[in-house]
Amino acid sequence: MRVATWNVNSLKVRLPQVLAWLEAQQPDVLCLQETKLEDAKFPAQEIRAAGYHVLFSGQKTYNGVAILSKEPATAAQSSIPGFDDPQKRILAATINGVRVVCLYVPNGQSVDSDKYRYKLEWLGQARRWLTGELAAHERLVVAGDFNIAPDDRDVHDPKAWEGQVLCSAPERQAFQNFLTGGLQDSFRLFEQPPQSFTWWDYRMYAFRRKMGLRIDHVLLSRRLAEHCRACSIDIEPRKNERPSDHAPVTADFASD
DNA sequence: ATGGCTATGTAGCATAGA
Repeated sequence: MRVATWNVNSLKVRLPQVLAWLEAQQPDVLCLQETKLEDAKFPAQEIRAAGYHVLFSGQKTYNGVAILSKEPATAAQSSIPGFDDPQKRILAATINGVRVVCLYVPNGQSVDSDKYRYKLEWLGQARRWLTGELAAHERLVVAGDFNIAPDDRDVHDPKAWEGQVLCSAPERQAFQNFLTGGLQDSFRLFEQPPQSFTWWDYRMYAFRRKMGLRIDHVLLSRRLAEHCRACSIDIEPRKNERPSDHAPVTADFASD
């Protein structure tokens, strides 16, 4: 089973690129973030025509998540129980016996902002919820834009980013809490090229200068990590005209 | 170099992303 995640930064703009990528890569599941579309405007027909089932939870202008899958999805859930959050950042469903959680973690803006405090609160709520999901589902994937670079290997210039949002110690601790809670970072199960990133700023030719961060992740429960065959970042879509600033990440594992 | 670029909502800029 191949499960991918991609922050598309507007599905309206990126739909042709998403359809082309699905056609070329044929993932079993694709988790999308930052669709930026109300549900009434979600391009479900176009995605179904491409051979995928689709679930979505969106809002006007900001946020919005979706799960595309070759097989039908059941037991869909679009919020963290017990956490009243008007922002559409969560979608979970069961596909082929695998519980798939699509996350769009708040950006946090800067470490001294209210948005940063919201980010840490959100991460704590997600961790509490996922602890229960792990107990209920031996086969669990948590894929999405975490907006956290887990350590200095995931940062083009660790000195410049030290203590900044996406790299601060409390955020990295929150990421580690997911791992100690029973999830594994599929990307780090394998030898990877240095300077592997999933996001590059649109400005200052950051992509061509390889000035990026690895902030999009596919985490696996122990059962799935044991059967994981590969995890890779596809930087090709970042070379497109009008690209998303994020690249897709795909994990491949045996799900039985 | 505290800028740079992209997208949305909405009609000239404000907000947000990371």
